[in-house]
Amino acid sequence: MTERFSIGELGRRTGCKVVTIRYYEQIGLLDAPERGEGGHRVYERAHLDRLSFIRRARDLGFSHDDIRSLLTLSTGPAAGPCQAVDHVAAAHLDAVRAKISDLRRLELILVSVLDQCGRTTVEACCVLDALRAPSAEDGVRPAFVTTV
Amino acid sequence: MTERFSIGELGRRTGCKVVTIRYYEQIGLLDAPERGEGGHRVYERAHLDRLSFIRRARDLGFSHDDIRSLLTLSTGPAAGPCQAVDHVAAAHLDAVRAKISDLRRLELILVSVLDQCGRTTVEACCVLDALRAPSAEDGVRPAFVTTV
DNA sequence: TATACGATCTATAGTCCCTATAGGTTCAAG
DNA sequence: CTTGAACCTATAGGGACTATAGATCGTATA
Repeated sequence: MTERFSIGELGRRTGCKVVTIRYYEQIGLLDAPERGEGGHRVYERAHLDRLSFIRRARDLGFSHDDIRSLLTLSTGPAAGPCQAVDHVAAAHLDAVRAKISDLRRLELILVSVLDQCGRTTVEACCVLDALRAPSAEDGVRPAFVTTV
Repeated sequence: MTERFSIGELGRRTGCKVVTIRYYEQIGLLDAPERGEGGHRVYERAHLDRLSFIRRARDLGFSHDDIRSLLTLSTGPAAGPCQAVDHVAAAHLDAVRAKISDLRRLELILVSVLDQCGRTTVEACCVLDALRAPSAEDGVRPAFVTTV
């Protein structure tokens, strides 16, 4: 009695959008399943497990490349060492921490700028001042933040 | 004696890559400059100021849309109120703070997972465990982090 | 003056991780 | 049998760039 689900059901069980599942298949993160008579995808337990893994890893911010490594490692020799896994996770943790400290610096600057600026004019606006000339906190040149 | 610079010089003075300057022109963030005889871009003081503004705003994590607003506001009536500017900055600060708290949650989870996992096997790896089944911190389903 | 080399030009595609749209087909309930 | 939800493919978009290719320009040196 093998369980078999449609793409919609798989999506519901993993909290993953249908389009995203198809996208994961397209980029080779999730195996292409068999097709039913009408051409609809028919998934099995293994797909559910793998997609759950992928989703949890994404929730933790791992990139697709990281996830590929983790999946390969997780299906490798069960008795083998897990150093490589730890390494991926540790590198990710470093990246998370770096991002946090970047954002904290940003937060401080924004707070200090906003604090000074109480309903003044455009001419005297502290926020705009901070952008018009090198900021008070000199040497602020992060060059890292792409999206917030 | 109007100052005039090449794109390379402008890049050097603003810490902005040449390709990025051309890109900003393409998306209408920076005005297209005049061209010299050979077709090379010739920039003036106003471009330098505007690009500096843009770069500082990017360093602070403002989006292109935010920057467009800020630029419009900064060139508006000098005696007008700067509430709108403050509003953009305050909204951005909120976004930065939200991102920080997201990342901190991630950090905690990664730390706790990595702490438990001392050179074990793939089979017993805590990191992989956290991905294979719902994590110890139950209800972890951020659905927010895209890039770190 | 010839030449070499760096700086510039345009146009296009790729990155990351999806999301959205259009237009068609299949499935399941009533 | 009909309706409507779910499914299918293919393609384009988004944000903020980055990379590549192939051509032209400008300038310093021999």
